Amino acid sequence: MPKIGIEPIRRASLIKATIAEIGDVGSLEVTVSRIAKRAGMSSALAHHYFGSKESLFLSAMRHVLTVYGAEVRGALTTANGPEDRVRAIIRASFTPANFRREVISAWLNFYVLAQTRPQARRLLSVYQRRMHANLRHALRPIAGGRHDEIARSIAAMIDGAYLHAVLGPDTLDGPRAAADIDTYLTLALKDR
Amino acid sequence: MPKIGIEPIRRASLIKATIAEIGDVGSLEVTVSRIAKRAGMSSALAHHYFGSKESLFLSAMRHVLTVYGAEVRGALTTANGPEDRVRAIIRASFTPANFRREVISAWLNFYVLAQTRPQARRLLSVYQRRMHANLRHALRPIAGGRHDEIARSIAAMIDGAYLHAVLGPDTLDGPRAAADIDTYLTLALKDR
DNA sequence: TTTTGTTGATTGACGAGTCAATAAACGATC
DNA sequence: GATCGTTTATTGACTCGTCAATCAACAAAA
Repeated sequence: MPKIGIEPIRRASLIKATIAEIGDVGSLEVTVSRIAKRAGMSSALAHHYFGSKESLFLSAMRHVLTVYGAEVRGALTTANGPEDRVRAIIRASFTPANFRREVISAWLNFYVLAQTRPQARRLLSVYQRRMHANLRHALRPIAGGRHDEIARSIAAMIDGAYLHAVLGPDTLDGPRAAADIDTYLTLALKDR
Repeated sequence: MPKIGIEPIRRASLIKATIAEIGDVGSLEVTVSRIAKRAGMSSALAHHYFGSKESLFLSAMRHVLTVYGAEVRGALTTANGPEDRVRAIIRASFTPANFRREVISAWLNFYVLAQTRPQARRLLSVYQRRMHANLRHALRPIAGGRHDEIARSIAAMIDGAYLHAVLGPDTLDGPRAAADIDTYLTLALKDR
């Protein structure tokens, strides 16, 4: 039965199943068994590849972060000028690949974990720093000294929009959230 | 040992201990035993008063919400005019009583729970609706038709600021977060 | 003696992680 | 091109710990 060179495929299935399962259950109280079953294998195999539940989840988040990072980089390369760069970052945050219920649910649980687990916290810090650096860098030439405050505000609005997306009454509305943030940016830049 | 009329005191201690314990552990993986020990009693007594762990946590969140609601109402009564009412709501969100690590941690976990537990979701909806109604009502006379968008943006910024507070690199800075949101409001109203 | 408060001990369930065993492919050697 | 040891893949069964919830029993008020 064993097929060789299957490791990367297994890992990918497990990561995908982890996100999906967290989306269903809504918390980290998912069992390794269920994740493994969903990915079509035994829980022992999941442990074989990832060592522990936490490490599996961290790998899943690393994957989410990678996808997100790629999306941001992609959007940045096609942007003209600083302002457009900021809008590109905003846009990338609401792309269908990132702005999905299961993924947002994973984010939420990642935040919870980051409160106490150093590994999760480190990973989150890397992401936060990169996001902040991107925003600041794009804003510096156009924000007249207020780049820091504006970067903070945009970051807060993005995170807030994510929260409202999973928990708000209405169905997820990425475009509208992005539009609200765009409007804020226009306002912030107009005010000189 | 039993003292009569002690029920409300026990309940209050348990609620307080629940928040504190969640602040320490960072997640809902707190045990009833630890909460009870912290409150100076056996876990059986905690079950006696609250029935279940989930119900204990929901009561704790109801308490947090009550305190917050009172703070908002208090701030609103001393406000002059619509714009000041909006600022009062913002201010109330960053009051020392609400903007504390343990309380924010409880909020975060409450969000997680609200994804799947109807009771938690209902409770959250009540809070969200009230917040939105307050903001809209204060904004309508001054926002020139953009009250809905501005209310959404402020709500998102508040939630985002909460997230960053527990997880950001710097220590909690309520006043600065409030100031950023205030600045946004000024901008949004100036642009008419 | 009924109500209220209180606990230690117990139950019952569940789940992470380990392990021994099995099997297929690989590759080296004759 | 058969033989054999090595690596990789795979699982069922098991261990071990944890914890929510229950219960029987006890203590003090009223």
